[in-house]
Amino acid sequence: MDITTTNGWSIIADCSVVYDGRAYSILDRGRYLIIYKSDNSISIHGSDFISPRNYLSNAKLISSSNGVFVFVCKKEKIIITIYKIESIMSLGQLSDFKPKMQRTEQELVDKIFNNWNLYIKDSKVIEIHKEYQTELGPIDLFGVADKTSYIIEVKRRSITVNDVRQLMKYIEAIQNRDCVVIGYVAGPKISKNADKYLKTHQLNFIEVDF
Amino acid sequence: MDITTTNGWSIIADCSVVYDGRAYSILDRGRYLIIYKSDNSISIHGSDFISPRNYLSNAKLISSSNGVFVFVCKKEKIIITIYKIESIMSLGQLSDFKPKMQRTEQELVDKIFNNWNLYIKDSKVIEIHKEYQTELGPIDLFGVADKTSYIIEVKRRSITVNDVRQLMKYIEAIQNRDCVVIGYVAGPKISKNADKYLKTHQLNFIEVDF
DNA sequence: CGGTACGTTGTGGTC
DNA sequence: GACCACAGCGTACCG
Repeated sequence: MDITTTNGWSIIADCSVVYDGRAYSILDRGRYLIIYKSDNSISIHGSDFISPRNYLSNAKLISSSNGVFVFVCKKEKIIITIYKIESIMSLGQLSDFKPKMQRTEQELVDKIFNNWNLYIKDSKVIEIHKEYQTELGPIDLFGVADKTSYIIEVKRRSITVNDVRQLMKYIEAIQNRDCVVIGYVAGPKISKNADKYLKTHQLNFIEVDF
Repeated sequence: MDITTTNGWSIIADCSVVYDGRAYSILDRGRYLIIYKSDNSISIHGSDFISPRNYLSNAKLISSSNGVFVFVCKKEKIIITIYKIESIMSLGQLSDFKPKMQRTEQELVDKIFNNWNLYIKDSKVIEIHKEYQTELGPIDLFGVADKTSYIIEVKRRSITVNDVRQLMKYIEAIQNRDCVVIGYVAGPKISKNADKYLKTHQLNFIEVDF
């Protein structure tokens, strides 16, 4: 099998890697698992971690001589110097199915959307928007009542201080309108620091879970 | 070779995957590349992408019967139903070297630290701190002068609106002190929106590159 | 194409 | 273990 022509492969090789692009890195010579998929993504794996040591999407092999393989994508480059290929496996055609996810942020958004009065008491909203566009980005849930607006930032995981700041950004984006703005972060739980930060800014937490 | 006992392996298999943990997902039956490293991390790869379809760190194989393999880590679980193993490869001992990175945020921080007066004119700082701790998190660079403080948030990539917000958070954290606070984001460039947002909040951009 | 936000973010560091 | 922030974040989506 020739890795310069085969459509998708995986090898174990004694090699070293240089990456040059958004950053620059050198991976010392060693024994790595290299995967080159049929979408031209390449990744170099070491003994541990889910994440590869080095990687490149849309990586076109532009040269290979004396064991030096050069892959490029736009302004990025990976140079693999292969001293020895120990084993080799053709990948053939792998499936392109993607996992069907549940417990996403979208589910929590829908849950609040469909049960608004359960989460926001006495709000008398006229309309509720999902992904309401502002100059500073989209608001997950935006409820409009007479002279009052409700902004909800939803997270599928525990709320952090940064999430509260994301909420504050959206509040800022619609603050110049002639209405009272009430801000909420919603999620399964909230970190201690975020909760403290929330309270100092008179914002609110909605507990919502799957 | 027996994948229930071997220390690290990679297979191509006709299989389906269920993940249950922080979220829940189903990956339809198909042909996938599965990697089980010697650190017990497992990842299931499809035809494309750097990122795996499913994955789990510290995944202990707790049962395998009738082709159903169950891996668990704390409250997370991956169940792989294998209908057929098409090829199999022992990984042996891969290297644990990590890429030595250059062009990191740290480099830019040091560059400003060592050439402070080049980037902040007429500041007359008495002391400069790196990773200065506040209640709301660590400030990349914190310069102290008489009655004036300088806060710099550094990024290795283009500055975004979020980065500006991160800066604002730190300003808030030290705002109650008896001094003027001047805020900066520093990076190779800044997005249009971030620049606009910066200006409306009277903050500043420092161009710093590798 | 840039800009923004989600993600089972992963991973490292600090408290 | 909780929490925080970086990362070549990757990836999707919307302008």
